Amino acid sequence: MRSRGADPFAQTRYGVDTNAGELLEKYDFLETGAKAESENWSIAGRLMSQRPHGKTAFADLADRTGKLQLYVRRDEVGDGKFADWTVLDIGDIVGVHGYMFRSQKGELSLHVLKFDVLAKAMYPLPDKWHGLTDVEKRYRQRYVDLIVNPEVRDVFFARSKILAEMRRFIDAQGFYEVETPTLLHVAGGAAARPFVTHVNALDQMMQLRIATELNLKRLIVGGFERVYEIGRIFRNEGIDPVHNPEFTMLELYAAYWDVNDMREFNEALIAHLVDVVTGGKDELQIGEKTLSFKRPFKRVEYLELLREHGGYTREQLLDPGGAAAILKTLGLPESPSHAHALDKIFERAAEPHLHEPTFVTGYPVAISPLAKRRQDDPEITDRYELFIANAEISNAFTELNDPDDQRARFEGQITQRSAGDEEIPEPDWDFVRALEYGMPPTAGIGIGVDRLVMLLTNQPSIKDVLLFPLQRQHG
RNA sequence: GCACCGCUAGCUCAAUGGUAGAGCAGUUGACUCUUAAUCAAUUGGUUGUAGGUUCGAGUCCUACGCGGUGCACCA
Repeated sequence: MRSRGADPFAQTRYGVDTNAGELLEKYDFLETGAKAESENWSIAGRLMSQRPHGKTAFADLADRTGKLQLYVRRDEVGDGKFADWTVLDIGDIVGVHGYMFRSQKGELSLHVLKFDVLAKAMYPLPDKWHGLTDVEKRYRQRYVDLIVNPEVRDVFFARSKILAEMRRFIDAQGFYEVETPTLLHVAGGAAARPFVTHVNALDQMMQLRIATELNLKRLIVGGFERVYEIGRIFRNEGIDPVHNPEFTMLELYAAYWDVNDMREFNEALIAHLVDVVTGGKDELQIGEKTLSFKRPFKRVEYLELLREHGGYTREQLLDPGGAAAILKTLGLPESPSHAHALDKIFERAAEPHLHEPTFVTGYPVAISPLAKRRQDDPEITDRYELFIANAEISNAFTELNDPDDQRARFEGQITQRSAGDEEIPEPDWDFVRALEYGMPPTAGIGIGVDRLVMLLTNQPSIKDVLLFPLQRQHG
């Protein structure tokens, strides 16, 4: 094009007054062969295919709302402009102006009277029939994936809508959204290995957060009462279809609620999102199975679940030695801590059975260092996890607000940490001090947003709900 | 980190150890309602990288790189 004396990047704007989706809807009434010549429209998008036909040409234009067929005639745009049109490549960005009609084969199309080249594509697009299927290239060059695979784009549009709907639902109940630091001196609030970095200005090592929990509870102490953060969390661990080193978590805290209030809220939120995503249904298609989200969801006590699947008793499980013995019978490797052992046992024995949405309630204190004990059963906390399709979707509990108990549990963690469990964080003593100023009774919840989006969009891999999933650097 | 599988043209894929190919895209030409447009012609390659075996390697062997899947770890 430049060799013909034209600059394909000269245009700085294009006056678009509609889009493909709107036009298709608006002119659906046109009968085959009918024209709506009195109304002209301008739209812009990417050229997805060309079907030149001598002195006329058909083409497909794609914008964010869909695809519209274009029809260009030499006798209307002029010889020179028609020649310009025929040298356009698939992938070029064009703006077109014309009127709607329905072609003789019955497709609603735009009859182009004028057009402008807005940007040139230097690379050809992947095979129009097979598309881009190379998984690696799809992730590394997501922009190409998004151009060629509309269903991929739809997943991310859906993710955007799900996030917006979550915020709307939460905001409607008077919660404040906040942003707390990603760089922390001590990354706490969860069991995970942190990323470590260095801050030049302070000449200090810092860690990327592994949870937002402790800072959000500081805000509860500070009087926020209802607060949440939807933020990026970093855990320096494996990459697989359900794990990415950085992921998005919703954490939400409500003063004066207990775990039961939170369960109600959680159930309502999930049911609402399913309703929105499915357009009014209460079930989701997950792979080959259909999952019902009719309220109330199933509920089962943690200890009962493990007695049912495996026959393990409370005494065995709550005793570190007993839990270690169970691990052995399951053929699992020795765990560095009681907490770790319980997680492994649960994962192996119970998780495969948790297909329908199920609240598992009453987790042992040993694996719940930040949750409040039950008044009538101090070895068990008022905590639940929600499982859907064998995956943990949320984790919630009545927050521990007794600073002495919190200090004691942190001290216990120091022992576990020195015993070799690298995922146990260093205690955050300022958090204990915050509790000493008085934290109201509070319930909190964490929801893995990526996994929830996977569920709601029926995607089997976390990489398919992350626009730019982490990939190894190419050599 | 371990195991298995994959890597060939821009894309999707072929090729018993014996001259590296097809379709699409690209380029040139024909065509005034096509839609995977059609028809004719045509360009396109360090077969992931580096070694090795062999008269001869896309093919067999070794190492490495990247990806996928599974396992381990984690949510």
